[in-house]
Amino acid sequence: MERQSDGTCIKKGPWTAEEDEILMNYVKKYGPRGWSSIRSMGLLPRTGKSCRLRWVNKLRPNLKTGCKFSAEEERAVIELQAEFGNKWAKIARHLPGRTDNDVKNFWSARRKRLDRISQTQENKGKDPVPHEMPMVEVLPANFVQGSSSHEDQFKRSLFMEEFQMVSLPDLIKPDLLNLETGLPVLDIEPIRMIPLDLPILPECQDLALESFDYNCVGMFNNQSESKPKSLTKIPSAGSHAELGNKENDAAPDCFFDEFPTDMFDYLEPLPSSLEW
DNA sequence: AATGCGAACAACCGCCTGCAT
DNA sequence: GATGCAGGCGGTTGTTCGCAT
Repeated sequence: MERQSDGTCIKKGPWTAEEDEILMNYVKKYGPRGWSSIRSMGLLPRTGKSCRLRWVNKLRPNLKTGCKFSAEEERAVIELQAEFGNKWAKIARHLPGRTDNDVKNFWSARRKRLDRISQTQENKGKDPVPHEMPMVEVLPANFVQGSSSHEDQFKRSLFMEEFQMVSLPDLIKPDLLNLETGLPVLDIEPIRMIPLDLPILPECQDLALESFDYNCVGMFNNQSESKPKSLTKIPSAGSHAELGNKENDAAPDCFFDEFPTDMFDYLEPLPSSLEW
């Protein structure tokens, strides 16, 4: 408890279940506003700011608490950060169930990771770019998935033609690791990565490539068997507003765990599809 | 089992903005 | 227009947890 000049006390630190309940009841009754009156009414010895923050970050309905960022959410954050900068609240508005605090924490964790990688590489006096990065396939942004209309099939066939194999080191610019200026700025045309040799998702069966050039993937993870067993696909990031609204996200958390954790960190902005 | 370390999360602080007076 | 206040936001710090050694 911290005593104020007016004699009242302000409580700081972790919230208790009882406090949460009181706050929830207040919001139910009065709505998420007038935070300062919570204290003036004697309901809680917390500042209005603290109450608001607790509501926004923990008590608000439909929050994805305790749930790691999906691959799609990670991508969206990276794209939106490139577009808006550190406007976490703005970015969070595109990610249903995520708060600005979530996004901020995610980003700073990512940044620390990058810092450490950079530091490690500098200490080793090596090229900061890892040489054994897996090859990924970069798909055009206008790819339409999950529909079987003639138009969509046509678009899909176009997409297959545009489909490119790109090795990650080819996408890397040395200055992307310049941590002085922050993180790599991804000029994001939404892109999709298809890691090879991962379990294929049922909804993606029809995306398997019949004419796939398996010779292209021999270097992938130095695996002896270069032919991919399957293809896995991350759903389109085209509409960020839809993120997280799907019941079964096609990119479960465990899926992303299969990736090198810093995979996105090494991506260079792609030329627009017009230049392909 | 103890310890160290990194990641994730929770909460606070200070600044800024918008609005009412 | 000046002032005060509430709320919003970004940065930062503290705490907890899980994992490796």
